[in-house]
Amino acid sequence: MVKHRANIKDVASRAGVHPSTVSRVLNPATRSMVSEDLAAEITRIADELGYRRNPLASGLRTQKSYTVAIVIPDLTNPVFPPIVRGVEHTLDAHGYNAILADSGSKQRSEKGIIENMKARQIDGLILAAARRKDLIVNDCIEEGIPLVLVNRTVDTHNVAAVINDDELGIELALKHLIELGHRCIAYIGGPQNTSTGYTRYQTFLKTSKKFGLPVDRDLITNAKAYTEPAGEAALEHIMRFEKKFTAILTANDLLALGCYDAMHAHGLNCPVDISVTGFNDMPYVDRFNPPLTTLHIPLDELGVQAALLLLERMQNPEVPATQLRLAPRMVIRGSTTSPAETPPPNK
Amino acid sequence: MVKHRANIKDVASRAGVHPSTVSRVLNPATRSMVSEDLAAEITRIADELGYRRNPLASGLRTQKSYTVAIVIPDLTNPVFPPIVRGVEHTLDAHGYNAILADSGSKQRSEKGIIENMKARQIDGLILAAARRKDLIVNDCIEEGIPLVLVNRTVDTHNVAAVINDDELGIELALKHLIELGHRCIAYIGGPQNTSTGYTRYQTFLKTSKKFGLPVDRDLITNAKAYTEPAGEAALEHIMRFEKKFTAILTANDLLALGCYDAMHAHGLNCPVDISVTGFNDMPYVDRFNPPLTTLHIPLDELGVQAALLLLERMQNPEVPATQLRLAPRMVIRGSTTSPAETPPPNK
DNA sequence: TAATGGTCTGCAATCGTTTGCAGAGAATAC
DNA sequence: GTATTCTCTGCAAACGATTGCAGACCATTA
Repeated sequence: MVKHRANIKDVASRAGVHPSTVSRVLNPATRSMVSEDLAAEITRIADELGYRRNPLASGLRTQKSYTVAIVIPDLTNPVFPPIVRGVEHTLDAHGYNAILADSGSKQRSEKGIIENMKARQIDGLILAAARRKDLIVNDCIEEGIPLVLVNRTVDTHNVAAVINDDELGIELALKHLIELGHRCIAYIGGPQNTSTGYTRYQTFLKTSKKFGLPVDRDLITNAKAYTEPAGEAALEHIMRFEKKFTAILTANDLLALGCYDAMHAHGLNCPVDISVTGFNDMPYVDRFNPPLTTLHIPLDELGVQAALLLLERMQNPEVPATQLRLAPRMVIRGSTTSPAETPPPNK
Repeated sequence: MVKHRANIKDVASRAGVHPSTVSRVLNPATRSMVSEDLAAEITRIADELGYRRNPLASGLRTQKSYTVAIVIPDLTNPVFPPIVRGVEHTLDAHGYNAILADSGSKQRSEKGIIENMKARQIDGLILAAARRKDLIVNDCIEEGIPLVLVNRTVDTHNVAAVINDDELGIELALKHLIELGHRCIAYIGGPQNTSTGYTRYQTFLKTSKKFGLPVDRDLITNAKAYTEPAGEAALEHIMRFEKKFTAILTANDLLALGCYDAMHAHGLNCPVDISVTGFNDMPYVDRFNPPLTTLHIPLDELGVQAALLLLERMQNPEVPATQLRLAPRMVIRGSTTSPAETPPPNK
């Protein structure tokens, strides 16, 4: 006594018409081909039977799955959940489902992901952590899979993306530190194969000059990854030069956390000995010790906009790719203060 | 010049056999029906052409989609990402994809989620935040959709679940506080319509008695939700009775965080004035101020086991549902210490 | 009245797999 | 030598939807 889920044939026979007529009625694009009252009648019957289109069958025929993939390197990085949530909600509201693909920690190559996408007739892709030259991106373009980058972008400029205004962010952070009275500011950036790592680094150099700050290469380094250990290692590296500095501008909250670790290991206090700024304002950095001064990025909104952009591109793959840039906002907390009178920060 | 993705017919004609033969070879269960060398030859050709089975077509025929849904209430709650990641990796390794359904914050009813599942031929469901009497659970059982609960379970005992050993957890926490010398211990629990909220509460009462502690109802309350504001409100509530207590045992890290807030508002120091324990050991609680003493739950492992259990149940829906219970581990950090000599904790 | 055009609906092929059934051929039994 | 069994492969019908084409019907025009 299995309750058979109503299919298009059931609806058709109940309405005394051919399945194709039902199909046309239920598809907004072809609904006008069927006469008004018959269409109404069919809709009624479909409702009555609780008919839902079978996406597998439909997808098989039309090469569409109403499914998009969202690729992230590591869900446990607190930056991503808000983005994913924004994406998922928006897609859901438009009848799409999101399948999650964790690229980073899994062995399967990017090629494997793309293969899976194609096999599953994925309609589009949201990529949350592209590198500046990313294979997935090329693959997608070659295969004609609609693609939107979020959070990071790539060097080539013909791909849609929703990103943060990194230049504004670095400028805000630097200005904040300068206003507090800092002059010797170290910089810990991110991997140079990411757009954020690259742009933030370049902007730090440029803006330092603009503000007339001394630029000491020994106080500037780029971490190998956006992780706490990498941040810790980076600060250890800088400290080895025994140069004076009173603040560190980091390109990422996790790097800032790593700085906390290194400072702790050296018996230094933040912010008394050294001020630290982060980037991203990931959840709970306000609860850290000390609460992190950082740049707030509207992560949810990033996700929402990326989803909207993707929906648009899936409708209309031909329109030129647009890049959307959202403005960050400085959030001042306990990790920054004016430099101490007695300046030697290295012990 | 569209590069046509190789399908089963291409492989068949290249091998000079019928598509059905190819299908049999490529399906482990039927592979033995085909002679050894022909099978080998076909496999070779399939590889050569880069053939991948089309899951839509396959699913249409077999009523399987190789897709499971994972339903969580809020991805930004740090407890869930590790679970989701564990699930996703495990499923992926077995050829399944995970679609994400955020149940909590979205308007769509649970009924709507189930509808979507059925329409999409979802093979199974992992539910990360069931309430003790949950509609989705009943729906799934009625519809015969394989289901595994993770993190929380339901009152009826015939449903598969992977959960934490809450009784052990509460006992460990209580023992820890007692060993530090605490005798007057407040309890802030979770919503009673969740299995964790209910079990932890009951266990706290039972274990207090067992250890010969005085049980003062004024020091015991259950928060309305597992959130910081709810935790803060709960502690405010308890403080209104102006009873003496030197420690708070909470049923959740976020509740513990809420306690930090309330204590801060009252000028109380943790752990000097009051010790606090959490539950879950969510990411980054070790960075809080003070670092939270809490119960570590292997969240990743919870996800992995849930996925494995689901895979098993999808293979074999008839086997009786098993409940897997993972042991938590006490992680002692900075939020607990021995009670002060001068005990008045309320100011 | 016949021809033309327009509107609507049905027919049947198709998407890529899977699988019950049948048949071909070889091997074994009598 | 025929009957029986066994092993292997092909045939064709599904799964549930979509869509180009054709044809039925009605209305309009010459």
